[in-house]
Amino acid sequence: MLETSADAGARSRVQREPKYWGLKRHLLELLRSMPPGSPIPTERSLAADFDVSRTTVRQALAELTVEGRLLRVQGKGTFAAEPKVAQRLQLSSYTEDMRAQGRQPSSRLLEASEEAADAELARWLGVRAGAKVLRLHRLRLADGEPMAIETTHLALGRFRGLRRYVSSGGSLYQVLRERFGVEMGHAEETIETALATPEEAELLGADIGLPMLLLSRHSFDTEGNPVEWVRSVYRGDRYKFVATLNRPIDD
Amino acid sequence: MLETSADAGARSRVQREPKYWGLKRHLLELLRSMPPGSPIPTERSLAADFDVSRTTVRQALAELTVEGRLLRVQGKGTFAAEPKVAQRLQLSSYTEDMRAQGRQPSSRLLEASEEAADAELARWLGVRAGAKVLRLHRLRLADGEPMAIETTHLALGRFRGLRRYVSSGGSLYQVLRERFGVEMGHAEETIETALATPEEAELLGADIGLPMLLLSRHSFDTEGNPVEWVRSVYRGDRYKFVATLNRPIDD
DNA sequence: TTCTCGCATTGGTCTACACCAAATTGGCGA
DNA sequence: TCGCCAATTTGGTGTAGACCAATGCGAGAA
Repeated sequence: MLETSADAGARSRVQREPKYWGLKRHLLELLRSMPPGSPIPTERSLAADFDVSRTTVRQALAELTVEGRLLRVQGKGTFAAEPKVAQRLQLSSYTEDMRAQGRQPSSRLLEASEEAADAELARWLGVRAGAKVLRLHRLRLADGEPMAIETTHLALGRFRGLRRYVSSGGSLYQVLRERFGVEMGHAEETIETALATPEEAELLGADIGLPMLLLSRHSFDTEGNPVEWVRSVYRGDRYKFVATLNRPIDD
Repeated sequence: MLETSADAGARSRVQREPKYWGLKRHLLELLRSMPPGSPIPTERSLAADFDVSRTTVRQALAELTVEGRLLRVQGKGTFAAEPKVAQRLQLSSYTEDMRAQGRQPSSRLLEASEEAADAELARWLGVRAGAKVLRLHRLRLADGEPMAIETTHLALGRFRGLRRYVSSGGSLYQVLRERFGVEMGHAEETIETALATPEEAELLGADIGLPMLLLSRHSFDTEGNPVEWVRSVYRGDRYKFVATLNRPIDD
């Protein structure tokens, strides 16, 4: 299918962005410089300031609310939300889980690129900010069906030539073990909810804004050195995590 | 504050229900009798059939979409969504988790009532359908702040007089241990996303429709007999679950 | 002083309409 | 027959405006 407009010559190639997207970005920027609980401008004043209808403002606010960034109270106003609180738990790996369900797990490498680590990622991986990192973008499948998107980051300084080994196919963990002598010791994982980005939605065959289960993993080798940082996104409307507790609950 | 209208004489005491709620209920009913992938009527025809504006129809459809009940595709239509798929994991208890974070866990008993078990609940608890069960509705707190709503079901036939012991305060698990000699052996838990019901939202100080983390627990005693079935709801915008993996991940 | 009422403010619901964008359909022409 | 394109259908974005519902505050009454 070809474009019906806006494709003549040097015209911008991106589709026209909805107005509420821009408003949403502006509000996210505003929220970054704001302590939790602070009030943001009212719907009506935002509509006036940005010269859009109140309906459009409400669409942006609704999405930010569902993302947990805003708290709305009728008669009072809209406020920056509190940050998340953590709760401990334990879980197992993707491949194990799929096999346990009698499904055939597989992966498709979407992208393998080199990036410079920002401050946060550098801290996760135990390197200096700006250090080269390998970013692996993989689609996780079970019986050929897309189940999750996994983005893995590893420090290239520690694993020279890793990109080449990985690009030729095969398991990342197997490469780390056989080529670099690195065995995974333990990992920290978190599960939370998030909304699908447009890219994630397309890859998983979901809709933008659908709630997702977001699983983050920070893995360490047997000596306790950080090895990888992973972010996985599952369709929240189709998947759930199941656990078995073996110790008594002490309530 | 008193009502400004609709309070004369025998008028209904409930607030006027938004139109899109009724439409939503109707669509949920429709979905129950529909295989996944079936198309539902178009926005415009629903608007005509129910004599509401298309905007109102879209609000109902948007919420059902975010709840994972519908799949919307531009240019094609709106369809009944696929059911969920499970994934194994492991985790620990609420009280442990809060203590590990240096928070003071506590509970507030909201309600303790007797009910007849429906078919599903009877299966969970290993009793016949219609058997008396105790339903405990508790608000979980940490440092006095509401963190979750927990609804526990136990078979009364096995734990006679339990309601009296529980109503007088104290830990449920302690009562089961000391009065009935029941120790928890293992449990199965699931984590998924769900939207807040109005009651849950009010108790947790959240908004209706906000995505929640829904944790279900099915506990067994040391002999393997089912003891309780629990459903806990956490604010998805404020909480996340954290786990520690101790075995290597085999990818 | 204290309570209460009413008003202003703010988010929530709803309408009617217009136009855009993606997917499908079907007919027309090569 | 095949390919293309134009109309149709369906969901997506946006407007302007109306009224409802919860909140908070200030003025006036008790």
